[in-house]
Amino acid sequence: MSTGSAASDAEDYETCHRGTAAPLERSARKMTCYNPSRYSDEELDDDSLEGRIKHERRLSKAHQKEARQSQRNAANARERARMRVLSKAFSRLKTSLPWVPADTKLSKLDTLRLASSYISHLRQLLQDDRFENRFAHPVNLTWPFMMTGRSEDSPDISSTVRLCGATA
DNA sequence: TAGGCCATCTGGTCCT
DNA sequence: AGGACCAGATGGCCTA
Repeated sequence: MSTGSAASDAEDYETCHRGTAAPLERSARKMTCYNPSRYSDEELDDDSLEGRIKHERRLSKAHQKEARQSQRNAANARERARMRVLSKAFSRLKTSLPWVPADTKLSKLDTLRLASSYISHLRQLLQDDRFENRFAHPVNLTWPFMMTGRSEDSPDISSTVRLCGATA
């Protein structure tokens, strides 16, 4: 279930669960379904209404169950999409790490650790640079994730680059 | 075969 | 109410 497309996974899941649950539901219906031919006329007068009510209650419960299940399936699909975005972000983070060959297998945890150490390294470089030439660094990093570029080419403060927030 | 990693499902919680 | 986010559980795949 872990491989293959998300859509086919969802289909696999649905067919799998229908396959196991359906026989049980069928047998349950067989046990409890309202059957008027089993009752005498007298009993029918009293029970047919009650039976019909019970039957409709069962139907509406079944519909509720179906609705819940379809909501759950939709939530699962959203969750899969969300996790795909997360994985893509990890992949992008990995490719932005220098001295890590593109074909290197890196776990998410390793990616985070390397990225963290790389950031520390860059911060150290910035600090050293600041001490050396006493000029403000042209790159100004601000929270949240905004980079304001100040260079000869684009002195305009409006040239703001958003570093994140775009879906993958 | 055990352990690590990953994708997915699921129920709970928070937010809009 | 519905969606986003989160953490735990589960099962599959891969490697030492």
